[in-house]
Amino acid sequence: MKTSATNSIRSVETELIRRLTDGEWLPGSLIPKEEDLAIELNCSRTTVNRALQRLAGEGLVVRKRRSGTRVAVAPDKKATFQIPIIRKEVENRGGKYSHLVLLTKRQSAPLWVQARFGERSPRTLLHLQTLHLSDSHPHMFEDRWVCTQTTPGILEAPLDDMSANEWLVQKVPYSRGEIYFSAQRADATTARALELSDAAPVFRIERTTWIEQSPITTVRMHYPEGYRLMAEL
Amino acid sequence: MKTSATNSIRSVETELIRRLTDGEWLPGSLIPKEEDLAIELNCSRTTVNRALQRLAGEGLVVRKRRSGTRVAVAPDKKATFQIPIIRKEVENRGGKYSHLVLLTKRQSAPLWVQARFGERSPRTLLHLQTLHLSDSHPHMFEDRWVCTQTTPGILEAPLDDMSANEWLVQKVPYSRGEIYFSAQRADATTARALELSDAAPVFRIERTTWIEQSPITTVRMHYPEGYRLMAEL
DNA sequence: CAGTGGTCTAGACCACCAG
DNA sequence: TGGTGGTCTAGACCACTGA
Repeated sequence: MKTSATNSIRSVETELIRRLTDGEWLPGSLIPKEEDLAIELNCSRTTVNRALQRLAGEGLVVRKRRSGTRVAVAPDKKATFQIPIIRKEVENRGGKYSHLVLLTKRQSAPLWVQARFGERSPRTLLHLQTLHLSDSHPHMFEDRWVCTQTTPGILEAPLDDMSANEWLVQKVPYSRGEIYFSAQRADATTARALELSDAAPVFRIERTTWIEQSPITTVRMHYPEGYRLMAEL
Repeated sequence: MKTSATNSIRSVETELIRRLTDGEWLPGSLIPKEEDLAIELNCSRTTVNRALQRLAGEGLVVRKRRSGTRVAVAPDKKATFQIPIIRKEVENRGGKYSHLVLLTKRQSAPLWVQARFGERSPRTLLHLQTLHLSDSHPHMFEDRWVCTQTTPGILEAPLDDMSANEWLVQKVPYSRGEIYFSAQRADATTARALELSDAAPVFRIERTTWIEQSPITTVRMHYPEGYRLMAEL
């Protein structure tokens, strides 16, 4: 099964995936060691190594020193999706983006926000409510709480020109975060903003971000029924 | 700024991330070329190359031939989450898992299924409806369509013992897929299965998977209000 | 068309861990 | 303790693309 043409990581990877999907190598079984594959596929061990590391990263194989590489039994599949700036989300769907700041106020954190941030939660936060529009129709309503300590400059930022969503994405260099998806009944504020009837189903994304151990912001984003978020396996 | 100790991809990556997050390299600016970094960091160009490729994969930098590597302006962050087997999902939340097969029937594909599968959609599919329970309470209702061509054995599988969800995950070695999340009003069937009132909000996950170009299965999973799906940035 | 990243190679040594 | 994957290196050539 030598390949006659030139080899590369991609083609090696493709060939290995073929063997995995064709059932040539069964789940749980040991596959040949890197050195042998390199000889068989007519390339260097480094190339095989990089291909196998990719496959391991995707969860298709499990690698262990000394004992070799095995086909993963029940691969834990991971899905990924992009976190877009809302403006881009609207524009990608062909709409004209605009937004309205409905509330800007320094307030003490409600319980749910404190719970999200944990021990490190500051007492006083900036509370923002923003309606994002597509062609002047409600697209999404966001209820956001921002820690002013970790976001210097936000109090002076022209949030009417650039939404807090976009401002934060551009200013905060790196962070970790948690996201929760759920279906909810719209509360009164959300229903009014999105021009829905009370208790209409809304799609909620809750996102909380930190930089190192310090909380940055937590936000509840509400989309009307009909909105779909796409991810890939 | 030479590092005195031995270097490795990890430490190179760490140092580069430090420069990015400390603002030493500002968004949009050009960073030194691989060769120079290799000299400065006292390692080979290959090592720098691999570290930079990882950072590019994470979206922290943008690389182009000839023009060099730049700090990403507004990093498109990716979120990831695991796709669990429903049984494990229930058990992880401390419930006792069981399931009920409500429907098993070969049927012709409705329009929405054909739309999902595209041109390659077979005419006749296996239609399954399954209710997943946690401690005998409804947890999730799934409406699934399976291509029997690409899933040999499913017609004989004891789906009362092992749900189609679990059976497919274990049997299908590798696949790509699309997932859509949305909030919906429960239809009559879903409402009855989940013991909800009509038009109650439900969280819907639609998942379609293929192996290479051939469709495997498409499924609509419905969770009652209150269910939250977690992902990480 | 020249400079930059993309990739490959052969060889080497190290780290881990099952036999 | 030996076999396997993990990683590093120096050098080479290729592919793309902006000046």
